[in-house]
Amino acid sequence: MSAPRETRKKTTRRKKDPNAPKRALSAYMFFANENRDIVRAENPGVTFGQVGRLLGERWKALTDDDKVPYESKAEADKKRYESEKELYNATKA
DNA sequence: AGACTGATTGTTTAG
DNA sequence: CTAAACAATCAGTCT
Repeated sequence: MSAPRETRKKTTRRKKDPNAPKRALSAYMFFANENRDIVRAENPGVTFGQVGRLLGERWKALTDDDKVPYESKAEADKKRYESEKELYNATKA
């Protein structure tokens, strides 16, 4: 319990940080970037409900080795965030 | 020192 | 434009 992950409702969460160092993306975001055109290409007509869900299933359908390229991207993006964060703590003060 | 949460990230599609 | 499924995240906060 203490985690009703019903997919956080209400997107566009407000920012609590002064300059809001927009965190980093997640492996899924990179994976989705590649699948969005792939999945949708193989499933012409599939709506958000279908592709969106199918995407997640396939996402894990891959193995850590397959999501490696996405993970690498994720960590790369993390570094990106690192920069903002750096400026964040520097600017905030 | 360790544990927790919340906030956020991006995609898809539809009215 | 926004919302919700889908997944990861991980940074800052708190006692």
